[in-house]
Amino acid sequence: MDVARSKGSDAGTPVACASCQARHGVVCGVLSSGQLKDLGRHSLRRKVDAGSEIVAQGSESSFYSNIMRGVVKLCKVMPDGRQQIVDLQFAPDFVGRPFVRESTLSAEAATDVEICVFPRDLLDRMISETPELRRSLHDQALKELDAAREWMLTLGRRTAEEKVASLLHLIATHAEPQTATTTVFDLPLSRAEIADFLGLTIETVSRQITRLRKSGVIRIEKFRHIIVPNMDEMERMISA
Amino acid sequence: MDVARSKGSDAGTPVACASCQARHGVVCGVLSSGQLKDLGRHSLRRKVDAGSEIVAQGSESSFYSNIMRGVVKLCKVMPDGRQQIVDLQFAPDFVGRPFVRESTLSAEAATDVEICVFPRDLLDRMISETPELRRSLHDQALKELDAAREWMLTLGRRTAEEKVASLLHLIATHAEPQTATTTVFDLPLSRAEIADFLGLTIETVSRQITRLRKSGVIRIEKFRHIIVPNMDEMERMISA
DNA sequence: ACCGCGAGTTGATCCAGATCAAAGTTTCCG
DNA sequence: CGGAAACTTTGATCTGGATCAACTCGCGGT
Repeated sequence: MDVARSKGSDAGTPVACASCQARHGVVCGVLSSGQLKDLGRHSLRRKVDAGSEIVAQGSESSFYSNIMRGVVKLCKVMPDGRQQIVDLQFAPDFVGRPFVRESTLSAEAATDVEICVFPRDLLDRMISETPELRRSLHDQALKELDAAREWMLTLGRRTAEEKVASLLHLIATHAEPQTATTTVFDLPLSRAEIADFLGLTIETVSRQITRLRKSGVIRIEKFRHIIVPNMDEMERMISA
Repeated sequence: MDVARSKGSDAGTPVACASCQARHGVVCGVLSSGQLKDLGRHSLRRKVDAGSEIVAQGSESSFYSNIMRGVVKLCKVMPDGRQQIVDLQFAPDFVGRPFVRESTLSAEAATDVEICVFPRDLLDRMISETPELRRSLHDQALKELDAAREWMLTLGRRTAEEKVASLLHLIATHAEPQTATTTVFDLPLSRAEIADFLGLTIETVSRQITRLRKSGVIRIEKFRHIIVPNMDEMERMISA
């Protein structure tokens, strides 16, 4: 589905992209004021409901976006339906692959999401002309590469219990940083999505979460709401 | 081990980096002639024996390098010894993470390797000053990101047989491109390394290779030397 | 040529996680 | 408020790949 045509719950008023600059630095923040103005005229603020696609695997999207709020999952699916989530993205990440027409993966809203959308042609041109923008995108690519490789270790060499702990740790880390040792957060993913991120089945994910709860590493209310009393304890489960 | 101190079998004469330019485009090829001259004065051609480290995980390397010949594996190891190969690199790939002091993974020569080595400080400065160089490194990062995510699908969702077929396909693709449907190549990895790349055990890798041989998808002479009579057949094993 | 050792294969058995099956919750919508 | 569908948990059983254990092959060194 093309996001420019997606019907968000509040698709009424486009908001100029200038607001990105105030809140985030990744894309809009690095533009010069003239360029920002150019982009602002062409960009739109969009809401995307949880579960709808922003970019489809194998499709040609004419838009890039910048995540303002919410969580986006990047997915690869095989012809027979097996699928693997390959990354989670949070504000203020950039979604899309500059200069490449066809996406090899899909980007889907895991939670309700707000994005800032802008036309591909325009941004491609701006990237070529703006070293700071290129540097910024290069930085994000390297960050994603590190995350991907860390996750490869998780997928290839960790046990089911360690995998689930790794996921909770990842989410907890990206939820607003907590000051205390206790961390509280909402899971942006269903059990099925967690399974697809960890290379497990739903049932195994559920059982391991139960195990973590019974062993006191986490507390749970309402399936999606998690409390980690002691983050160090969970980190210890992951490394060795 | 610091590569500048590594004792290659032919560590005698440093060779100016200009030769990189003739053969490859990734790093040296994008430099202006003045910059190339600067770099050339500081760079060294090195041979690294199979099995020795180019950059150690957690270490601080003061050098970057450019692969001229051979295969380099990027590894992550856990405190308890479990390990995962997260990428294979071939000529003319760039090895190292610009602007980052400490490496989160190790780079090790899988085969005998020839690299072109240059000081970190100098290259960092050149990247900042040369948009083409930045673009080039950005491109490689994106290429590696795609490869990493494709491999995540392999690690998370493919069976042992599909994993082994994926690996053979990957190697075959990077061996010099063949014109015929028949592909012949040498494995740059031992069974143990293949296992660490695929998240399997040595025994399972061995059994699956035997299975592929018995089913006629591949032929084998001398353990490391593989013949794929029909590449399409192997690609079919991987996708669905 | 022979020896010794690391690399690879093969077989037997085990077990972590998958699969199959059935409740129990939650959410959402009329 | 009720009822259905989607999501989650839990239980029973099965199995792909791990583990344990020989054995064989090929290579380098003397």
